[in-house]
Amino acid sequence: MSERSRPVTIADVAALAGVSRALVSIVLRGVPGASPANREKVLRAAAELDYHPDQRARLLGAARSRTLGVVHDLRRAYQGEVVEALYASVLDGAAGGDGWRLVLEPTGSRRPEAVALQALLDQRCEAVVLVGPTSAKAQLASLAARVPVVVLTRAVRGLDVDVVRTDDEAGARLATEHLLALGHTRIAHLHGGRAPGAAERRAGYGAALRRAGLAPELVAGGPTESDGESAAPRLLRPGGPTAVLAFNDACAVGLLAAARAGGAAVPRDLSIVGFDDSAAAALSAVALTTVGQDAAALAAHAVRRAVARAEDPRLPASETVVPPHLVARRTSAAPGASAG
Amino acid sequence: MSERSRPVTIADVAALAGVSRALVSIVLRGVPGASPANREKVLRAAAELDYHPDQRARLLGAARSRTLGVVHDLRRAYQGEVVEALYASVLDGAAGGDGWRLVLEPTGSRRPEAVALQALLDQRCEAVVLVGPTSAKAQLASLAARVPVVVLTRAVRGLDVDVVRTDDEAGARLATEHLLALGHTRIAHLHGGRAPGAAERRAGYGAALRRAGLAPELVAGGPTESDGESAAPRLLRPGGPTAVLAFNDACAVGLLAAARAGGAAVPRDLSIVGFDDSAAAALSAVALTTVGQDAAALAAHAVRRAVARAEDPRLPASETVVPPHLVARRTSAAPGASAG
DNA sequence: CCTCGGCCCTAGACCGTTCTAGGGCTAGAC
DNA sequence: GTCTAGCCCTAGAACGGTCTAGGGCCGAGG
Repeated sequence: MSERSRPVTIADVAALAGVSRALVSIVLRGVPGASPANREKVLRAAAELDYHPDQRARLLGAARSRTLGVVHDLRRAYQGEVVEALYASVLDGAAGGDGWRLVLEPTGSRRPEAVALQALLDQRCEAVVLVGPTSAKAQLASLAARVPVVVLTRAVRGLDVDVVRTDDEAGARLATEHLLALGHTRIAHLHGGRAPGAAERRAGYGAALRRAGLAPELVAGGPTESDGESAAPRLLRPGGPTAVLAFNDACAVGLLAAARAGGAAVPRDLSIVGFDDSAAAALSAVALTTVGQDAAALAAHAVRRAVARAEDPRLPASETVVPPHLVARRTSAAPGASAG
Repeated sequence: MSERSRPVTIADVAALAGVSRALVSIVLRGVPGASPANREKVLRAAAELDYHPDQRARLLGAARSRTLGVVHDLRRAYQGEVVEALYASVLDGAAGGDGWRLVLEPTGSRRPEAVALQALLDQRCEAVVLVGPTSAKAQLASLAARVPVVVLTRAVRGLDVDVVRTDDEAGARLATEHLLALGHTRIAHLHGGRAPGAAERRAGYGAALRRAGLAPELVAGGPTESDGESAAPRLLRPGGPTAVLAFNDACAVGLLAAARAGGAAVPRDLSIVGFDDSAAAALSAVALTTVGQDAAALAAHAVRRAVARAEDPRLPASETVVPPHLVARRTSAAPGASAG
């Protein structure tokens, strides 16, 4: 490979354009203070040299970094979707995120959240967005004392931290009403125990059933596929429910697999509704009716809050709740019917 | 929220420890040149102030950044796994990546690869790792002229670019031999057309069948679920194949859904094998037999090559091929048998 | 006793930007 | 004709680190 040449600096551009470095900076940042003639000369010189400012120096010199730190878990595909939506929010500036950079610090099996958070602080982010954080409250609190924090898709109470999350209660109500509308009268909820959001989903399910004058049937499940699988015998009994709202998609998929393995037809013998609209739910071999979170809205609100509190740190923390929507696929139908 | 205080700088630590800034730098970087007594004093002062060096300044001042840029697609869950493995490689230093940082620049629907690449260059990375890049050859070539490039999970020929990829041919051979060992004699390949890796997989399939003295049956498929679904009628005909090797998991899942919808039992009437061992394949409701890529090995080789070529740019580019492995689940069995 | 080499340590340059303070010029107001 | 306001532009400091060059000190060798 040929010797790679020294990167072009602002001084090179200034020399070629015959102006000072400061003026180049003014022109390239697009701020007022340069004559049209010089603006033209600088832009031409920058283009000719293929100049791209060194981000390290730019951020060091600037008073503000306009950088949003993002922490997400590489193992959770849905968080990838949310992060993608964060980029979209910053790019189109709809949430006031115009001109802001995003810096990703992922977590994973070998990289705990604390490491990612410190890495963000070391980059002097002006605010951080945590997607589904798992840190203890005390850690979040100490982070919040240093930088504005927005927590996404997790309810956190009693901390000086912004929260943007899906309305789990409304989602569970929506799903339950969908099953009621299909004509089900025996609807069970395979609930998530103490998992985040589980209490809200139980409440939404209960409220919908109460309003319909029906008795709730709660069955202990959990957030994983095997939770769904192991609950199958308790649901697939004669005279059992004709429809189940599972805590989440993974749990629903586990139940679905166990039902099929046990010879039950879905949705004819049992309608199953999940929660999250994960990638798994959309697979043609699964086609799970589920409750979808609005990743774009979540991301837009997160960016809006993060930017707002970076601009004005005295702003109080707030909680934003985003309504979810039902995604009807092929695991729900009228009782006894074979198609949804 | 209370006023956030000015971040601690190296000068604060130096003042508290009663030494120069340079000595603090020496101690905290762990290089020789400080007496044990001063070392102790500096460490104590840094701990007391909770000092963490500003990465922007550190990278700007240092001669080398020891930073590896990573580009990946947020929408592809498997790439997340690979990136996680990259972090593991850098953390345990097994691949010579000790002391190297990783910087993520994701791509997505609103963020094309070119943007991510430029962002990495702007941070003056010493080398970049591209996970499944989609850029045109010319773009990769111009990138490779500026910085050492390692391409992961894609075959790229004729460029000064390192390639680390799974041995697709061996994987397809492995899968085909698995079906042969189960007793199948009519094995079709739902191939991927011109998709990356498709040619190699066809070759491996063909080689295994030839060695067994059987005739190959190639059916046109593709990389998506709907490719698999639409191919179903051509495969589920009377006297058709008893087993199918699909181009990838998505294609296999599509075929699986269509087969079930058409009343065929998998694996009794048709064994299906995928490729990639994606998250979808592992779902209990899918349980797809498939060919798994070794993300840890891919990542380790990528880091090793990236670091090596960053250290010595004259090193020629090379291609590393990592052997895959078969993951037997429940979509493959002997012809006519109902369990794998 | 003087010199030399090695170890510690520091002053100050440097990295590539942004930003502040101020200078020169022109035009309009008085 | 001066004063002033405003626009352009630049020199140089600043950001917070790293790195280079060199100074002080101490012990060993001549």
